[in-house]
Amino acid sequence: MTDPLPAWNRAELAGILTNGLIENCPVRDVLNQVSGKWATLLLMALSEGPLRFAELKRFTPDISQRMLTKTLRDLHRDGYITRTVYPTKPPKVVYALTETGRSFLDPFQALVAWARNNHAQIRAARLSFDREEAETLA
Amino acid sequence: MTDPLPAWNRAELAGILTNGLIENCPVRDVLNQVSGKWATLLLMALSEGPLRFAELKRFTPDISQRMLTKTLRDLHRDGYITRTVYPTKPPKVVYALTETGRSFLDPFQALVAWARNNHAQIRAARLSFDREEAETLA
DNA sequence: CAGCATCCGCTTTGATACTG
DNA sequence: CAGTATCAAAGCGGATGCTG
Repeated sequence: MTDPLPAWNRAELAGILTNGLIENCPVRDVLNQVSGKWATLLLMALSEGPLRFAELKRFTPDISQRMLTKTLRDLHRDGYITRTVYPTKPPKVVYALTETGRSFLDPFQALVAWARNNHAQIRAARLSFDREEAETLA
Repeated sequence: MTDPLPAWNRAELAGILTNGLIENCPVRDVLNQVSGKWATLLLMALSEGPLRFAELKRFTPDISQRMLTKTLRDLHRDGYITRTVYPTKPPKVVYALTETGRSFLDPFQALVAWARNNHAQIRAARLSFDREEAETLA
């Protein structure tokens, strides 16, 4: 627990994460897309199997149609999901995880688990911080 | 690799991730804070040991002073880092990871590794997508 | 059903100038 | 040195109305 963290040395860290500036960072380039408000939610929704557009909409009731379309398009563009159109009438479009999308969920799920496990503690820290701040101001 | 994903069933997923609506989701509550543009960068910078304000600024040259202050404050508030003030003249403020901050980096680093490993493939998917799109339009 | 186009507000970020 | 305060810019996301 007090052991020194996994050794990224500073130079390597700077190289990997920013390539000098944050704009040219490959890690950012990837994570920026999935760090949106809805992307991970949709990927997790698809983790049990393919879903249609309207099914995804029902799954996340508070997403707007605009954002659902846009997020699915971005995920498709980056290769996280496939998009299959059945030109029936009315049309039917099915989304499904690719192998890339599937493999992403593995490390991401670890982060979700961490967040769930640490939520209470973080909320406590926030409360404590805000309380002390209020005291100082008084 | 084709094995069915770790089984979150749909109901549990909806409960954990959104509690009905995305606003009351504890996981989001946690991840929103660290999904900012600079938070993870600063946490990683601190992974090798405490740093002063100006040192962190030098570490990420393209961050503005405003964002550095704000991000550090948020990380402190949520208990990821400590902030120690030495009331010398001129003042000296040292930031360091807490145990929470340290433990966060573990799952997060796995995600960074995934991003690095899959960056090339994702860029390729993007190119392919954009090329096909251009064809369709033509 | 599964989108696209437009407009519009809010939040996030950045630039700049000033302070204990 | 380590901030705070103010203002302006940009981007994300939502609401609405319209199509094949």
